[in-house]
Amino acid sequence: MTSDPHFPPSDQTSPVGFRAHDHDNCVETALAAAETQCKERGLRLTPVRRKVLEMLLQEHRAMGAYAILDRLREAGFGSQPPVAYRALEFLVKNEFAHKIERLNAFVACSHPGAAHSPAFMICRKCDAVAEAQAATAKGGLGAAARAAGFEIERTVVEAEGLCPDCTEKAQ
Amino acid sequence: MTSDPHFPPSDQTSPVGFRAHDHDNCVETALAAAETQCKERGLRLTPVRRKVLEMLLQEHRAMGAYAILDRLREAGFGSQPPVAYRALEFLVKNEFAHKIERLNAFVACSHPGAAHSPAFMICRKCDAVAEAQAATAKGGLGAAARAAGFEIERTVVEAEGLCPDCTEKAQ
DNA sequence: ACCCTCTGTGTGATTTTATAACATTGCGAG
DNA sequence: CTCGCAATGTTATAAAATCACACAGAGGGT
Repeated sequence: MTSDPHFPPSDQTSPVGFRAHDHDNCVETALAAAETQCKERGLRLTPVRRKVLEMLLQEHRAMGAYAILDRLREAGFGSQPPVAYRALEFLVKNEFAHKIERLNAFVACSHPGAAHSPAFMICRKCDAVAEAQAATAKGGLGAAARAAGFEIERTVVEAEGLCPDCTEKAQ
Repeated sequence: MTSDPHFPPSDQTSPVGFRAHDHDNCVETALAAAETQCKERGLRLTPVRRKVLEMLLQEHRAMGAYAILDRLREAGFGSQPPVAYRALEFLVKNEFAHKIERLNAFVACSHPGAAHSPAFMICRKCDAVAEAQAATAKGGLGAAARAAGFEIERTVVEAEGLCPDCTEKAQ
């Protein structure tokens, strides 16, 4: 599969996130990066884990655990939920992927390796997901937390709305 | 029930959020406010809906739909999931309550009536939840969205960590 | 008063998401 | 080699959410 129907292969250079780009390239690059990272950090990117990451990268949108599981089965891996959930747990824990709480679904990380406190933009129409950096400790939340004496350890920041493509199409 | 074990009845005046406060008073006030609001907006705060809101206010922490359902059953209401989910849907839609995506659970709104784009602080130890205003369109996310041409319609902002009480106890 | 409609409630069944528990495999350290 | 440990496979089950359909009750129009 070279081009994804949802991301017409028009402009190759695009801002991180929405709009088309060279998937094959982006998938390969990211997989290679993940492999390097794992070596460095003493992690094992086993076949199942690698396959799941590849699927998420290929898809470039949020996938549910059971969609992943279906594909794993097709690829000859174990077909019971824990297989998918365990691979996802590994990928999420090590920040090769993220869970989108709002969708109970998962996406590949767009900034592998980079310092992490991700924020997501989720298109409610086409389910595309773009990742940005969350200026987490800034804004009202950080201030409120400090005022209340709350110690933030982790943040979930997800914006739901319309991606550029769907906004255009709606007009 | 006058005081909740998790919120020792120490100081009555406290910043919005964590720490103890007069629950009975806060519940009654909020219920009355909800009733007024509903009248104004032509909404029907039916017995089930009122009961669910009361439970959420009483609890002052995130409750799962099935915990709510159990209590509804005890109170003589219908005992099948849709009963709870429908009441919650009404409360969430009209912003008398919010869903905490991270927990698949619900809390009463702390700022009923106020303009809404809530952010939450969730204690991972005692499950207490405090609500703040999310400066949603500011910070990195708003900027990233504008840059990407993404139209934000709604945001989920949830910080997970330790509340003041649990931080103290941990030391 | 009557009927009509519309919203809300009650119930059973099912789907979707996630985890528990335990057996088995296979790699690496000693 | 073999012990220990991490990863995988599988069965079963739990938890969260929705579908579909029947019924009840409020309120409006006549």
